[in-house]
Amino acid sequence: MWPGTEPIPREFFERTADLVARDLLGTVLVKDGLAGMIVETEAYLGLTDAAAHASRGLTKRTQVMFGPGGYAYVYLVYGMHECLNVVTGGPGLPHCVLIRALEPLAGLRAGCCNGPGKLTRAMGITREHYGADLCAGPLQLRRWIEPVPLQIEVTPRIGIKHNADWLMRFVVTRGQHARAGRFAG
DNA sequence: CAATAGATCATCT
DNA sequence: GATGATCTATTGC
Repeated sequence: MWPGTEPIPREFFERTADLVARDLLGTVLVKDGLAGMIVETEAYLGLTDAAAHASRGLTKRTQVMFGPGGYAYVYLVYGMHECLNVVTGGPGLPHCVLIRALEPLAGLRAGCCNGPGKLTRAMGITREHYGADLCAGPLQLRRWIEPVPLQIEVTPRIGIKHNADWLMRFVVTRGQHARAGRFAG
C-alpha cells in the first residue's frame, strides 16, 4: 500500500517546529484506506511562543508535547473541532506542528480537507488518537522516496492573538498535484 | 463578495 | 467563569 512512499524516521521530527513544518509539506498522511498530502502547516514553538499551548507548561493536555517527536497531539477547539498536530522538538523542547490542510490522494473528496477541523473529521481523527505514533501504525505520516518539487509560501499564522506577526505558516502554492496520479488507480 | 454571528465544551484561571 | 490554533450559515453591501 502507498507505493512510492516510506515511513518517516523519528529524527525527522526531533528538530525545531519551524523546520519540521516546512519539511512536512508534500508528505502524506494515511489512515486506513485514506490518504492526503499535507499542503498547509503551522509551527508552534513551545515555551518561547505565547501562542503555543505548551507555553503555559506541562498539563494533562500538553504532556505529549514534552516527550519525543513524531507523536500525535490532538485537541478540541471551540467546543466542536478536533485539530491534529505533530509533536516535534523532542524531550525538553515541546514544539509541535499543526496540520491545516491536505490535498486528497485516496478515499477523500475534493474540498474536504482544507482546514484543520475539516481534515480531522474527513479522516476520522479524534482525541482517541492523542499520543498515536505517526512514524508507524494505523495513523501514519509517510514521505515520497523520490523528492517532490514544491513552491512554498510563508505567512503569519491564522486565528491566533499572540505573536501574530511571526512567519510560522507554511503553504504549498505549486506542485501539490505532481504525484496525485500515483494513488489514483 | 465581505463581514458577522452562532454553535458548543474541554481546559485553565 | 472566560476563553479559544474553527466552520458554516446568514446578513449586509
